[in-house]
Amino acid sequence: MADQLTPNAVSTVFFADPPIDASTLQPTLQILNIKKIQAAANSMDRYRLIMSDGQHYLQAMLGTQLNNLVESNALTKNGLITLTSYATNVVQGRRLLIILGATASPGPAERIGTPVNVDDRAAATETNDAKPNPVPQQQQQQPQQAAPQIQSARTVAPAAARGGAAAGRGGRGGGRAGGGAPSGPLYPIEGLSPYQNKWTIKARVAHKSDIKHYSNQRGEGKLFNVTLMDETGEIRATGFNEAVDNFYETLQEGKVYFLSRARVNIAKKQFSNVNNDYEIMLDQNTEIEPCDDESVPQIKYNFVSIEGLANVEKDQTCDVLAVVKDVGELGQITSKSNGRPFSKRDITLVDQSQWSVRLTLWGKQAETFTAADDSPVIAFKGVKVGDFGGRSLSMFSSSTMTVNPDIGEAHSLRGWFDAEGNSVSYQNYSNAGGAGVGAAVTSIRPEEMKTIGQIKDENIGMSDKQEYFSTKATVSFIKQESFSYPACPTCNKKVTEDSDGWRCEKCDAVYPQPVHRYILNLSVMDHSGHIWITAFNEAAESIVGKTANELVEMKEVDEAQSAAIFQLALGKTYLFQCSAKQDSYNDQMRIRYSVRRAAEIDYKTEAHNLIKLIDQMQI
DNA sequence: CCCCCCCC
Repeated sequence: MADQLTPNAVSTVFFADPPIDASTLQPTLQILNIKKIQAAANSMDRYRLIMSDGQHYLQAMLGTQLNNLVESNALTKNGLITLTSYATNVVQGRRLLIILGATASPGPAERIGTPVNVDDRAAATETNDAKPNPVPQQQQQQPQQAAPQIQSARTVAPAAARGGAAAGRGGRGGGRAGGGAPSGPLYPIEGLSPYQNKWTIKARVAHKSDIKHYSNQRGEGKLFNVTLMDETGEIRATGFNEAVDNFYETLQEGKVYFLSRARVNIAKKQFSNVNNDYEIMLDQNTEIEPCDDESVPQIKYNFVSIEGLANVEKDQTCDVLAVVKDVGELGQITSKSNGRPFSKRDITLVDQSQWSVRLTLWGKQAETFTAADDSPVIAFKGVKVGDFGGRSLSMFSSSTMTVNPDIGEAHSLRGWFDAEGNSVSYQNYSNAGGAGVGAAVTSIRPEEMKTIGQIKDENIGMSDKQEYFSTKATVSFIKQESFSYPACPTCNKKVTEDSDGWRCEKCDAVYPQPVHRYILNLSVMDHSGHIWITAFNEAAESIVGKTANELVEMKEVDEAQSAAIFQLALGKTYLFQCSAKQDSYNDQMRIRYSVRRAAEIDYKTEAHNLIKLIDQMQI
């Protein structure tokens, strides 16, 4: 078993000077331990691995992009790992390995050999957290002292990237004769921490904010933020005052830069959606140089379909690729929190899920958004999911909006929309407000649709709490004997007639006339069976086509006429949105089905849904 | 050193 491990790999990687990377050695090691690092709010989990070559062990941080290897149990204690991409950093005077790429393979049941810690200094601080008290490290990292020891952390991915980096940095150096000390080795963003001050990152500006002016007790100022990204992660950088003057124009969204000599601080996670425990502060020493190398990754999207927004929690952020179907008017609202006015504009987005959703733009973006006629495809990154009317979207200041992005999904969405999306009728998250996803019949999710046979077979309503379902069914019978009750005009409770008029116990009032409200019992059926359901006032009105008041009066005057009205209501098919609940009746448990809404079938939408169901069938 | 992300 021991021969599966790469001999001496741990000390080779740990002590190599200059550092080596996966182009030199791709060691296979045994995992002795995997520990989840307590994640700060809003940040991803991190994993620390202890890995052995049979003689020595060392610890390493797993890049968050590899978290799934742990979470899927591909990497396990005693299992084997082959490092295909990695970098080393010095943190707190210790060499730390960051794993950027790895493959897993099964290992023995037991630890191989009796490996010892590769580094005594590491052993002495073994129990420390990965984020130690910064004070001693600051001391350890005195430039003169630390400079010779700082180990170059290289991103090891494409060779072209390294070549480009070297060329770019060489060029920068040449342009700065006598312009200060070298700014340190190229680091992956993931390797940045407050405990190093000599580093350079090569990163793409994923997002640049507007310049913000502020004024508080400390005085006035201005600032801007950028979100920087490379293949290992993202980080937010902020510049205040003179840094705005120095760098705001230089940094262009989408472009790649070398950045060095900036401070790295602990991020205040509650104020940022950027996935990093740290953030960069640009100051007067900061050096930023453009880089022509395009190998740093483009902004990565993780698109959620509009239909899929139903499964995204409120207040989460997500990425959406959609066609702008409609652009609303520019509006003005007043913030409840600070009384300040804000411009807003709602736009309607659609995609191939054949759902539509509203997205709100704010401020300048709302004022300048003019893509009205040509239904552009827009990629949104980091938009906030709200639950207004079921689901809604809202831009954060950190959200990005890229019109007609040059990515495959965008081209295929464009093609689909021009060919057929134009004429599709979209299911919309209803604007009814507050009732939640699926409140309106137009926004029933396919999984809520049941045949009557399914409602019975699946015992919908047999659980303790109320359940909801929707069904497409036809009215086959309506009970005419008692279809309504006399209700209080104020509170809708049942009223009783006495010598003074109609008395409401709840309101302790007497009214000359009640308002009749429906409790309509009807039998509905489809190909799989029939059930009795109860429709209350509004739903019943839409089925009968008359108010209960009208029908009560009609029945008193001419029962044949009211019977004819009921007759007309038979044989019609609706999309019923129902609730089901247990109920005891004469000591017998039964399920009562109530109609929350009955909507006429929109055959166009219905046809699309059926096609979708057919597509899902495994033939 | 900002830090609001708003309204129906």
